[in-house]
Amino acid sequence: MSGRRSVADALDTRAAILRRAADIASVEGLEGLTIGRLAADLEMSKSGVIGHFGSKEQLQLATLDHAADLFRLRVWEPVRHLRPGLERLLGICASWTRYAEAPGFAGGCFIAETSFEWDGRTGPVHDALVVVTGRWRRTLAAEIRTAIAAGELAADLDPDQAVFGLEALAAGINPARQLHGETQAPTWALRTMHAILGVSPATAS
Amino acid sequence: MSGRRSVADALDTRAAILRRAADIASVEGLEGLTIGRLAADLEMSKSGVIGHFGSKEQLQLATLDHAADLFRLRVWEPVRHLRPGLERLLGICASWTRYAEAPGFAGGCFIAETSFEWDGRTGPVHDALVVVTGRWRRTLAAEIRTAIAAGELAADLDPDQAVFGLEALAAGINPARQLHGETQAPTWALRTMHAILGVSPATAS
DNA sequence: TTGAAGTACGAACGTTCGGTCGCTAAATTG
DNA sequence: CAATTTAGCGACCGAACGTTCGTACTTCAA
Repeated sequence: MSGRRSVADALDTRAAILRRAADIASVEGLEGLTIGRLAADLEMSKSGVIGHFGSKEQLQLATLDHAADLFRLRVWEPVRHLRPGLERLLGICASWTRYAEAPGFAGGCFIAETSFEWDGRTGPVHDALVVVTGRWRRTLAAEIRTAIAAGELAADLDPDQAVFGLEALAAGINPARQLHGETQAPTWALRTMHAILGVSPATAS
Repeated sequence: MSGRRSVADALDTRAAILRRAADIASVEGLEGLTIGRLAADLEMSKSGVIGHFGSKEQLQLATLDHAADLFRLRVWEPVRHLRPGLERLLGICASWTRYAEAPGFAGGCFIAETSFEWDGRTGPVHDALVVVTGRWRRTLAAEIRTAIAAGELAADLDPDQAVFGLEALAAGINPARQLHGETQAPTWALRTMHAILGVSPATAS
C-alpha cells in the first residue's frame, strides 16, 4: 500500500504537488503555503511532499517556476507565431487580460499576487521573482520598440513607461474582480492598454 | 517596573503598537504580522500587546483602519480644500503618486499591499478591506462625475473604468519600485493617470 | 537473483504560533 | 485613605510549523 509506484507516477506526484501548491498560494500567498496543508489536500504525508523539494523555500521556488510556465503557456504561446511589433503586442494584451480573467488558479493571477507579496522582502524567492517578471518586462519592451521602429507606434512613446502601465493594469484586474466583483475589469484593462499604446479601438480589433 | 503608567501612556502604547504593526505588515503582509514579533520589537510581552486588541484578527482590523487613516491624511486631506471636479481630481492624482513614492511604511503602500494579499480570502478582514477601498473608489468616481458634469472631462469617459485605471496605476508603483528599482514609476503613473483622464500635460501642471 | 536507487510513510524533533491565566502595581474614583 | 480599574508581565497551553530520521517497499540495473 506504500512505497514507490513508478517513475511516471513519481513525476505525476511532483506535478500534482506543484499544481495544488500554485492553487493554494494564489489564495493564501506563497508564504501562507504550508507543507501540512499541502499533504492533507493530496492525502500524503508531510515528508512525502517535502521529499520532492528538500525545503519549503525550494518548494516555493518550484511553485513560482511552475506558475511562470503556465503564464507563458497561456499568454505568450498563443501569440508567439504572430508578426513581431504591434500585431503581436496587441495579441499579448488580449491574451493577458483574458488570462487575468480566468487564470486557472483559485485566487487569481499568481504572478501578480506574488509580486505584491514579495516586493518588500529579501531572499531567493524575491530574487527569482525579479528574474521572472524582469524577463517578461524585457519581452514587452522589445515588442514595443519593434513596433515603434516599424512606425506602428508613436515615436515619442516611452517603452518603459508603457510597460509599467500595461503591467499595472493587468495586475489590477485581480483585486478589482475579487474585492469588488468588477466583472468588466478585464475589458477596462484592455481598453486602457490600447489607450496607453495610442492605438484606436478600430486598429485594435 | 511593571504595571500601568498612565492613560496617556496607554494610548501612546496602543498607537505605538499600530504604527509598528503597519510597518511590519507593509513588508510581511497583514497575515505575516505576528504578536511575538510585535512584542519583541516594542520590548513588551505578548500578552501586553494582545491585551489592547483581544485577538489577532482585531489587531489586523485595527491596523487596517490605522493605515486607512494615514492614507486619508496623506492623500485626501491635502486636496480636500480644492474645488470639486477636475482641479481636485488632479490634486488627488498628484498626492496619491507622491504618497506611493514615500508612504511612510517600510514596505510601500499598505492598502495596495493588503488588497492583493486578501482579495482571494474571506472573512472580516476581507470585508473591512472592501469597505475601505470601496469608499475611496466612490470618492474618485464622484469627483470624476463632477468634472464631467462641469464639462472639464470628456462626456464619453467611463467613470468606473477610469477609477479602475487610476487605482491599478497607483498600486503598480509598489512592485515597480521595490522589485525593479524603477524610481521613475511615480512619474510614469501620474502621466498615465492624466492620459486616462484625457488631460493634456499643460492642463495638468 | 541480488543490490542500488528512489518514493513514501509515520513518528518524532525543536520552535513558534495565537491565546489564557493569575499576578503586580500604578492610576483613578469614591 | 480605601476600593476599583487597568496596563502589563511571565508562565503556560494546545496546535501547527518546517524538518529529520529510520523504515518499508517498489522498480530498475547488474
